Amino acid sequence: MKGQTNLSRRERQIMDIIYELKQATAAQVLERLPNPPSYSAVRALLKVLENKGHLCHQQDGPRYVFYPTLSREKARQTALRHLQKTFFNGSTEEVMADLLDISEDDLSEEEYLRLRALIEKARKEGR
Amino acid sequence: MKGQTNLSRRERQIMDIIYELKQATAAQVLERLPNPPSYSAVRALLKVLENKGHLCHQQDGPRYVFYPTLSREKARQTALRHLQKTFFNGSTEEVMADLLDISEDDLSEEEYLRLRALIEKARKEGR
DNA sequence: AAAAAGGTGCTAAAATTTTAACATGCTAAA
DNA sequence: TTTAGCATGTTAAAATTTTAGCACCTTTTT
Repeated sequence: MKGQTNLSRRERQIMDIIYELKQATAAQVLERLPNPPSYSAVRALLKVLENKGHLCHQQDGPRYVFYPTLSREKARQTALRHLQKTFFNGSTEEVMADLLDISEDDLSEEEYLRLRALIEKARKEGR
Repeated sequence: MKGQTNLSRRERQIMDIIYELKQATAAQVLERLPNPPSYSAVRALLKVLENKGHLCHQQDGPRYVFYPTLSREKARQTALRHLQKTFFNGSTEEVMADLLDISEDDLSEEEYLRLRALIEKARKEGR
């Protein structure tokens, strides 16, 4: 029911990790947590997040594998919108300029082609 | 010294508000805070953020105007990188696809032109 | 079969975060 | 000038967050 702005610091860190990995066990989360607390603490947090409805788990042999309740697609749209609003005056162009800026060195000629294609596709669909 | 992942819930909410507004008074922050606490509480938080080095203030007549220590440009690059890593497998294309998706309805023909131009510009500079 | 390894659940203490209350100073209006 | 309004600083209580410890269960190894 509540958005990601209502997550505590640790809760947010954990959700980020799980979204990045798509799914994770307590041990995997612990590995990536900055200033990692005890294993036990991580499990407690995971349970809290599950109770709040942000995570669910499936049993995989002896251990639990946690994954987000809200689909990655929904979550990332929301996150991107929030970023756009917070840091980019809601502007699509400004986001794209920065995106290209931070990606520049990694992009091949083919990738530029694909990026252009994405714009064309959106342009057609947008009409 | 520490990144935004170390901010508490309220601290993060406040930083977001101030980044969006570019600068803000305690009253402005209070107005936009979800489940707003007392005015006094907001001021205490602002002082904490200032002590931690995330904000500074200038006096504007009787009141303080707070603004971020880290430039908006740096902050937003960091935030965008983090988003890309967390939700988009680090992929530029995936971010762009979603960005176009959430913007689609608002984009005019001219804006598509400018978006294409941004790509060309990056392509040239990237070589 | 017993022991070790590695998992979970629960609980309560510790630490941090969040909050309101109160004291103080400055400015503007009565 | 005196009062009301609005700002800040400081402090300590309240609430939440974060943590570790212990008990227990299951699997694997010896």
